[in-house]
Amino acid sequence: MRSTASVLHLDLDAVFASVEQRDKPSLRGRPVIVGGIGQRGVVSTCSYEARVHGVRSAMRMAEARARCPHAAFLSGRFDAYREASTLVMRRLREESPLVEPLSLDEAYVDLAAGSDDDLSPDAVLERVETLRRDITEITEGLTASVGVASSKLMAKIASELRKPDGMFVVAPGTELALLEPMQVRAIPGVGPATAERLRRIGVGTVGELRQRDEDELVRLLGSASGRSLARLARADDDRPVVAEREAKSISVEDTFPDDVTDRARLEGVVDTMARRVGGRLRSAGLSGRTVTLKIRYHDFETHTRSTTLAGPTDSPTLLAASAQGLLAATDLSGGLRLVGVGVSGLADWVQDDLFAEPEPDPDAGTTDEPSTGPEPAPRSPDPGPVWSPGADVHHRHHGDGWVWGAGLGRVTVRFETRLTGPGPVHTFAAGDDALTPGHTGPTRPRRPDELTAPSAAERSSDEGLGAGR
DNA sequence: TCTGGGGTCCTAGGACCC
DNA sequence: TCTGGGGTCCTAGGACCC
Repeated sequence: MRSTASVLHLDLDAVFASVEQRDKPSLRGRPVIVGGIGQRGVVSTCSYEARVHGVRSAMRMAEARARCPHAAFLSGRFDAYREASTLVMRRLREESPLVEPLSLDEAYVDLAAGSDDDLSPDAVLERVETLRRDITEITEGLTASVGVASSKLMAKIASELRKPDGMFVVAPGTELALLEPMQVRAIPGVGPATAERLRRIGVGTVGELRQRDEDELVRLLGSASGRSLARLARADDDRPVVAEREAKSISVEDTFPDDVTDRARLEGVVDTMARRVGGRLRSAGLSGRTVTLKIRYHDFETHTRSTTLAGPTDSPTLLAASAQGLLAATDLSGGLRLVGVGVSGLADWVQDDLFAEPEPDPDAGTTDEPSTGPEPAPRSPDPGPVWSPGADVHHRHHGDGWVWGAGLGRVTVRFETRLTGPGPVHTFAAGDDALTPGHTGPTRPRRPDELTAPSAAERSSDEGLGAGR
């Protein structure tokens, strides 16, 4: 916690709905609800006119329709929202070089970063007034709520208190008095589950929370949450504003209008999703190691399965093959309402020496990628991998070792390779027990029986590359 | 009429290593 | 020689946020 109110939190008011009202004058003054329009849709954002009728974010669309039948229901134009967001973030960066966007409509700004500006309450107040006016002007009508305080916690709470279209500068020294009577849910990070646990031990307000010692909260909520909550209840928050936060995962998911049991159809969906994730990785210049398949059954029970590859990849084909392998091991009885594909373990480099393009396409003709088919590799000097039609595993010579891309599910994998330089062509076929996803080895490709039982000497020499894990 | 999609962070258990 | 302790990686799930 600082001695000056120099952490600013800005929140654009109901951006999605506001952009729609701005662009379509007929919607002004009317309830506008943006979200999933289908049977299983939920409300993403709604205008304040709709909130009067009890419509809320994350509410089922059917319920929103029942509460507010005369509203305009829209599915959203994300490019327009992003454009508005970009203008706002640009304006915030004029305020300070240290801007931390949290989403399209929210950001922290460190007013104390690298400037010798006047941070007295009066000066800050004036600055924020100008900022809010400018934002409305450059976005042609959007409004923002702003809180400024000595910490992220208090700045966020302050902007929340003055929504919509307001501002609040919390004078340093008054934080505890402001916090004391509030419900614990006002603290960002305290959701329904945590609030219920606290309620059961007789804690409803932040003041009551502050009476409890840290050890008790740690026992109740775990180490990280307990410790952080004990501090936040005392307005003790020194989290810095961080400008550049790197993405940790990229994912795509979809809820079907009706539950799906047809495996072939799911395979098609998963393939498309994995390729879309790969495309997003690629355009972001990223690659990832862990592929996750997410499924949700008809009864909303949700599971994830993941596999970690030997090295990061951005290859749509490899991602699709990995996700497909995970799907193959999944029970579909009862039907799925959702599937999703994600990648984590992101690196900002691409291991193209391992998985270089062009790639053969095992699903030639059924995908959106141009199919070149397996290319016969030149014999020397380094022929690279040779693919068999239908291969589910790929590998490349890398340094002193061989890296296997993926060994998947119950399918029989068939692959062939040539050793570097002139030499015989080795062809192998193997079942799933012969290869594990991401298998790495420092030696030549081995026959299936060798792969399943590497010698002790081999195992120890494999250490550096993590073979056989 | 049951409950979106894109994320982040945390926890816990098991494998494995030293 | 019946049993350790720490650290890391991986997988799965849960809470939470906008």
